[in-house]
Amino acid sequence: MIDHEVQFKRFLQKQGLKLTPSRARILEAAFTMHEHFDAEKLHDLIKADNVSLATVYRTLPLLLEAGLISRTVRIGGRDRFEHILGHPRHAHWLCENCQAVIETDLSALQSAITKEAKALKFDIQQISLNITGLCWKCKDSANDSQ
Amino acid sequence: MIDHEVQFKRFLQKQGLKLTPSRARILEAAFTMHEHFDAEKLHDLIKADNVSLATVYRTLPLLLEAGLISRTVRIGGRDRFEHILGHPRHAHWLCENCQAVIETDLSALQSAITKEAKALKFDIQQISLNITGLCWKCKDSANDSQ
DNA sequence: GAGTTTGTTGCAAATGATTCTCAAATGAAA
DNA sequence: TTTCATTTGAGAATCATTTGCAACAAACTC
Ligand SMILES: [Mn+2]
Ligand SMILES: [Mn+2]
Ligand SMILES: [Zn+2]
Ligand SMILES: [Zn+2]
Repeated sequence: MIDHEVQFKRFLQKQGLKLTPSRARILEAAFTMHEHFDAEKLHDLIKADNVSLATVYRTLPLLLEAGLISRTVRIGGRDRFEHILGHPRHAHWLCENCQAVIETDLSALQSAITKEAKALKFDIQQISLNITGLCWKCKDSANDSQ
Repeated sequence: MIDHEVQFKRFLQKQGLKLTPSRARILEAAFTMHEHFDAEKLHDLIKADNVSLATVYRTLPLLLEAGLISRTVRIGGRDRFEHILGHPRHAHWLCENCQAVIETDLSALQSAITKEAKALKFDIQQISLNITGLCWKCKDSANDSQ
């Protein structure tokens, strides 16, 4: 069994839940995908295996709680996610114009955040640093059209 | 005319739009409110003046673009906002359990972010640092119930 | 000023992501 | 095998947000 599957099973058992075929398939798909994904995109990948979209929506919160995926950016009214295990934390820069998503390292900020968390006695589950604006391409074309 | 009204008017004119009574009323309400608000909460405040919820929804993106408000945390499927002018940037810590929102200073991180933006040639509109987890109250009660 | 263009608004209807209902299926345990 | 809680697919329901539209209004044009 793969690393993330072990972790998910352990999490589920702790809650009295089972690692069912559907849940295993959803987990696998989430880790197959190496880009951001939303519920529907993930479902597209596995609907051939008779896994319903409802179950995808039911499983996503479990994966979040288990710390296996994180919510990244909300685009077009849809929540997007990415898998975490083995990926360092990063910030998301979202271009309002072309909707490009750029990722940068977060480790520089992490220590400052952890320190603050200690002071607040806050138990961190997810850190999300999102910066919106215009990417260099769109900033330039904005200048051109003026 | 108040500071934020001048700024909004200037922004609108630049886009060939007008500072109408409805828009002015919405802006005013956004700056009257000294907590986070969602579209409906803002509308409650001004519906007596015959401003429709649709117009609130139409105006919110304008205020965002004008840099007068920012999107903060999404709770219960609703987007929340806060006014910006005169308020220093801050991070939002959201308790998953009691949904409390704690705010902390962001200025320590700001310089690191600005520096990164320069490197990326990214034109920043909004910075949003959201941290989810358990506040100290809920962390404690989780221990109790075990 | 009358007519024209362009942006605005309230209202009601539409949209669409997410959640819920429910009856059938599954599965661990006894 | 019987039991009993959990899970699931399918479809219906929910509900924040968006949109179409007809009436308005201010700004121009002549
Ligand atoms: Mn990412
Ligand atoms: Mn705030
Ligand atoms: Zn761009
Ligand atoms: Zn709490």
